[in-house]
Amino acid sequence: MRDPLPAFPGYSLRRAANATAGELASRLSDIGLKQVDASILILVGENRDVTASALGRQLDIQRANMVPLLKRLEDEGWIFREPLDGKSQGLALTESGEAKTREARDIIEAFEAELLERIPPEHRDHLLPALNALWR
Amino acid sequence: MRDPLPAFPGYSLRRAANATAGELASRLSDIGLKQVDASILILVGENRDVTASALGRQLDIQRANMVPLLKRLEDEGWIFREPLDGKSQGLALTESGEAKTREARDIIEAFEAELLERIPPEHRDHLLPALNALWR
DNA sequence: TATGCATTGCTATAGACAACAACAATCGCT
DNA sequence: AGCGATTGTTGTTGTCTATAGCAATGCATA
Repeated sequence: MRDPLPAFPGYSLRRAANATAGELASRLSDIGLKQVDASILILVGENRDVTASALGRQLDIQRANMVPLLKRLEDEGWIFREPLDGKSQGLALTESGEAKTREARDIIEAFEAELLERIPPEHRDHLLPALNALWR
Repeated sequence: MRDPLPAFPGYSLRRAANATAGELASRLSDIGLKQVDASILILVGENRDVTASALGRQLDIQRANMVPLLKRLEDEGWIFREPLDGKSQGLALTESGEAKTREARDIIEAFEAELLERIPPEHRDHLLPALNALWR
């Protein structure tokens, strides 16, 4: 079939993102995580007492939609909340959450390394800066 | 906030794809199209009498989910179906569909050009080959 | 030519996700 | 003390995708 679409960077971007996201999702599901879960765990691990709102801003997830996500991570015993004042609550990893986060990091880092290996060496180092120019 | 995530190509890939897809979606909505619609119109335009199944395979959309998509394009008067045999039906653009497709192409091509311009020149030409190495 | 398997188009359903509006409580600034 | 902004939350909606199933047809081959 004639298909001019892959010549469009925007289209290839979407397809590549879908394909790789699918792969990563499959690997993370082995340890019971979705990609969002892993992102949240990593951010909470690096930023003790971050608030749900701040997390949402960083990840471009609306406040309202953070609720079920955090509830699940809390129910699993990976994060807990501690009141910062009468209104805000800080998030932090439990011990089991820290272990889970390390697992997730291992999976992700292995995956990222594989991704880069698929790219011909002459293009490899340009991907990240090019991508970051598109959204940051 | 400390955020190690943008250092992961896979994460940046997803974020860049979301950001750019959102922008393109907004522009395409000006002419009443979603991105899938535009993809389908372009493919049908390049491949007269392509079947719904073949389209789905090319775009990674399941047969069942093509139905409402194509129904809408047909209801809008942009595509029509002609029986190829007793079972398969070929898709083709109407005249108004061809006009709509040209509009979509103009928007997409302008958008893609802008995307590339955002990327520092030394990285620009590496994006497409790097992306295509990830999913094709 | 007849049989069996694959394919096509479609219906119906369920789950995941994101957007949106609204609300009470609280914070922080003036 | 008052007021606008922020936080966490509920509830709802629409969109998208996966899945299973079905009747009809095509295709290959025995």
